Amino acid sequence: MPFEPLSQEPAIQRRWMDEGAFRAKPASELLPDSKTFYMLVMLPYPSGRIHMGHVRNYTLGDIVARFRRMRGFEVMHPLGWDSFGLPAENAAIKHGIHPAIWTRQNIADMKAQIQKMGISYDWEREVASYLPEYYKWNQWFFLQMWRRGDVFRAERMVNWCEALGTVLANEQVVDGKDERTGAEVVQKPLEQYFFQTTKYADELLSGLGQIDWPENVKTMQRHWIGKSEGARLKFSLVTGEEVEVFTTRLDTLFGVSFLALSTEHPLIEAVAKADAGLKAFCDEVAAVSREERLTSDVKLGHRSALEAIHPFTGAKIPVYAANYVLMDYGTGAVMGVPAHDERDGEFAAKYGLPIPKVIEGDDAFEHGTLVASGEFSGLGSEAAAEAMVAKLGDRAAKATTFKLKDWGLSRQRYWGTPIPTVHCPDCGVVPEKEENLPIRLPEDVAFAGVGPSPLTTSKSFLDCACPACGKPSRRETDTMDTFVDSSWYWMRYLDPKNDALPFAKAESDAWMPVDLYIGGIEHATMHLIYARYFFKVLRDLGMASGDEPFTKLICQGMVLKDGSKMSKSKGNIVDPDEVLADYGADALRLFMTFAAPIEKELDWTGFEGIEGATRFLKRVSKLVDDHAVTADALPAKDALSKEEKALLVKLHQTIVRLTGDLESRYSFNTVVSGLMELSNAIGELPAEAPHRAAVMQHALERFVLMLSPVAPHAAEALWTQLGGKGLAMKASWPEAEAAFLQADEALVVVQVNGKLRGRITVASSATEEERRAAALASEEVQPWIDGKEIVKVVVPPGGKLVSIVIKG
RNA sequence: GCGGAUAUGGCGGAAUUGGUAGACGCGCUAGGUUCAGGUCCUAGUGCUCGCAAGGGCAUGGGGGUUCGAGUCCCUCUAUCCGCACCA
Repeated sequence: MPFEPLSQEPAIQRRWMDEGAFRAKPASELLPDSKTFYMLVMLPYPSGRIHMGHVRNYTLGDIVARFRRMRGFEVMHPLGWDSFGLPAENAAIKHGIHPAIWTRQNIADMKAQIQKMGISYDWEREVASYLPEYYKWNQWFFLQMWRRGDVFRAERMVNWCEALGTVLANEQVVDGKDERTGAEVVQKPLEQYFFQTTKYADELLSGLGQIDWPENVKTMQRHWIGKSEGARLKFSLVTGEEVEVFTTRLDTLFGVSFLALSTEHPLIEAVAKADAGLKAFCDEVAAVSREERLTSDVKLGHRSALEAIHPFTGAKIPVYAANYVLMDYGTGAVMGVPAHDERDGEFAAKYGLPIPKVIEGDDAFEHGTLVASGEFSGLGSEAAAEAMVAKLGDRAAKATTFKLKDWGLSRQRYWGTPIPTVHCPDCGVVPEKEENLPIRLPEDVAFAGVGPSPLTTSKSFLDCACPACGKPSRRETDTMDTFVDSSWYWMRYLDPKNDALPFAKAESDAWMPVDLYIGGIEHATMHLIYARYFFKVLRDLGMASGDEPFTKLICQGMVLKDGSKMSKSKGNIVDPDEVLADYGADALRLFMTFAAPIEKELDWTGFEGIEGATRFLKRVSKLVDDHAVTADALPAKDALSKEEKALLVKLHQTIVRLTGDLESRYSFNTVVSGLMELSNAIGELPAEAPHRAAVMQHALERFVLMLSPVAPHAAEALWTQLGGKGLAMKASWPEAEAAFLQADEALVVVQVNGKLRGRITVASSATEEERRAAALASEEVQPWIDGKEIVKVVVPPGGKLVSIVIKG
């Protein structure tokens, strides 16, 4: 059968579908001894077109899913749509199309494209977060969390565009202006809803120890959570008020020469009312854009009229407003110790403040011995901090802070999950009743691109009764951050049609935790922290068992074109759909798998690579075409010719290697090179080999099955051609046979003083002593050791090498 | 500024535990088949000295440990990614 992927692939895909080959079993159908494997990929945003990053992600996930099925696992491999968010609303503003229609169409288009790739998803489990059947449960979780006290309301800054009367997302703000209209954007406080993620900060940190994630991702999360231990300390102001600081270096207290407060600190805001200079400084800091604040290293401050009193010396300390102090970390106030903190030092030098040295040691910024610190002089840093906390009494206490912030989930947008609360004139903010869920998004809205959220224009949505007292009330118009949708979606896959609960515990117990999660490195902190947080909440609600949702994580590298990211603006996009139309799914899958290790960037330099993949598939087809299918059994090993034995040794060694690559190493590019090496070896079996048909049958059957996870369509066709029963994808993964794992002869490499000087062949059974003797007797080696004094001969375990050390 | 990573032929990469560096593929060269071309087949392809046999050098640079280093340690350089100045 000639290799014609474009006509063959759709027929094979239909066969898989007709046989329900991708269906995952519900808990009720699993046997007590069933081995399960949950293969999860990050669900796509339905932008309308798939891109090469999707192709890479889904191909790699599919290889694992298909391999695990062949290894006898029950496999869960679903896909869904992260379908709320900004682009749909932008399309509504720009093209006047309703976000729901735009989204539905995009999902249909992308699904068709993904299905052409032959990915083995159980489409019966497909979910889409924009549907009320899904977002109802976001609301339901919100109510459970409200009841547990995990939801609170507080003010936080938002990007406010006065000209539009709209809140903007960070990505809509470029250089401090609205990206679309160029209108000015300022920071403005707004009351919002929060999930109390910080409640789990310690557990989110310690849990990293029990999961098999890449070290760099774990490190990033550790830094993101950012636990630091120190002390809180209250300074009294001359005016009688108090200001609390957090410090990790209480031992440096005698070195304080100023206090630095955030420009948003209440004390600063209060004195700024009567201090025009200070007010101007604070406004200036607030106007600096996010990017600028990030990359700039300039420390700016403004002295306020406030003065603090040193708790031990009684000295008066100036209080500054400073741009490098953040209101949402610690207490929003820092004690400035210029001699022993780099930033404080820079600040003090700039504003001419004293720099008293109070620690003696190798490194000014590390622990040491206290000097010029009154009764604490002579103590070590740690002992001094303890002693100071004790002496300060209720003015100080040991404390721990985290960088991790609570999760602000309010969005002033239409296309998201409505937050299920009501504003009652009497009762205030009241949660909806569970039986009223879902609170649906209304249809009667206008998408103008200006003014407040479109939800505020829907009368049918706004008017409601207070769930507590029944009075006419106003419905909440904030919607949820879409990270809420993506923080539990993998559990909904397990029970997608359940209308009584988000999912049944029996299903989560049967399938969770996810065995392997593959997705982009860009989600290393945000999504993967939210997801871990949400799972812990689900556990505490009694809905799931275990502490961590994803046992193993792999982060794939980006797909680039000529060294830079593929993007519409650069016009360097290679459309997977066009590649599929020209070369077929198997060639694209093979190339994407082969071109680079999974965690590295993959540069799409041209079509040569995918043409190479097509050539390989053609050669493989030809091997099967040229072979006379036989039912003859493989003869005993001793009856085989040397070449036949060599091929079978290569075959069975490859089985061992590829099994390890797919099962434990997750090294996919080497799976393809292993298949290529094996196909080369099969092709080199001499035409006159005595048991050619039987040996070829044995080798080709196993080769085709191992090809199946990567190039499933070709493998399916070739399997049928070889007389294989049923579907290749349902066949068992080949087992390596011990008899063929060892060749009769072994190659031994001989080194003299570390340089390669000879290669000898010995019987595989040769002992270490025999190998040593053969090496020393080897003709190739003689010129190098003749007449020299042999110092020692090393034969490392395995016996693949003999290292001779000579003098001179 | 802080944090994380990477560096191997013309290119993508392999080397799984410190043990034959460059598997496999792309590209290129030569020959053949077909012949309008692509396709397809065969051989070659790290650099360098040599007619050859064979040698020397070589995993970003320098140093170290070792019988033996792409792999471990120190140091320098370059590049990429992330970020919330984290007290």
